[in-house]
Amino acid sequence: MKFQEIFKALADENRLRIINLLRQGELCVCEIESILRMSQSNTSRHLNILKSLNIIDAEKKAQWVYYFLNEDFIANNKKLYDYLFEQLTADTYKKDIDRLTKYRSSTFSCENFNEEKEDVLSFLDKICDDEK
Amino acid sequence: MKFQEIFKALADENRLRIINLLRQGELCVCEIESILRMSQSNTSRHLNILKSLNIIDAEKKAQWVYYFLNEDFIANNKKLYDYLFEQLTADTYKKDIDRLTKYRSSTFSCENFNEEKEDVLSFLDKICDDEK
DNA sequence: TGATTATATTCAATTATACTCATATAATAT
DNA sequence: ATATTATATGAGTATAATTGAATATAATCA
Repeated sequence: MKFQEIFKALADENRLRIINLLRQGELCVCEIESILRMSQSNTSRHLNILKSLNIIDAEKKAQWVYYFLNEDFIANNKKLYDYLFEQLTADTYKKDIDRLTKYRSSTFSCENFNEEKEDVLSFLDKICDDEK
Repeated sequence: MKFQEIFKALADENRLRIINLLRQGELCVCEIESILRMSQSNTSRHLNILKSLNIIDAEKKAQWVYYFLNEDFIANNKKLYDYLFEQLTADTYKKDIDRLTKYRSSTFSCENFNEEKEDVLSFLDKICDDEK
């Protein structure tokens, strides 16, 4: 009853926001956490749920864990995947992508996450306000 | 956030079983109830959830309410619909279709549901045992 | 080694969901 | 009109899902 579990996994906004982000490429936990403004434990939890269903996969590099969409999942669930991204049009998802884009064009990275976290957050928040 | 609600609706086995049945054509509540061996109130509630999302629609004929897949939903969510029916291959769903087929080839109908309910149930149970 | 940091996990509280039993509503039939 | 029947809904309960806070684990760095 695997596909039923997949529907359940996709029936949560936070997980959809994560998937939406990862479509733009891999991200580590602390990046997702900042861009989506979710707590660390909650981010980790949702990533684990998606990973346990093989919707996403992870790779550890030094102390960071990078998550990315699982190509096999996409290939094996093409219709669902296409449908999903047709549907991810709500403001929330667009705004998240804006934050990701700004983050990527900045000089921030996860190298100094602990020290800079507040700076990253206020940077991203400010950017999003500017755009309105 | 409509499609998220749709995923939630599809993340439940009883609702998937209902959708699976309705693919073969309209059915009234008491028929679904017998074929799936679900309680009356539970059946009604799940139908209501699907109907509130326009996944299915209903038409009242005399005292019976007939439910059927909503053609607009199928048209507007073609990829999801195709994906869904590709996935409905588990034993449970096949067995449900068997029960529906046997019911349809019988002389039972919902006309005398109240009197015949036990007969319908044991008829369908027996048939399914025969097939093993 | 010991301190720091990124991520995962446990615990407890809250909220949402599914279910049953009982009752309400709406339609038919006598 | 009254009784009967099909379906819907309300109340209560059990189970599951989501979350934050605190803690554990694993990797790096000094």
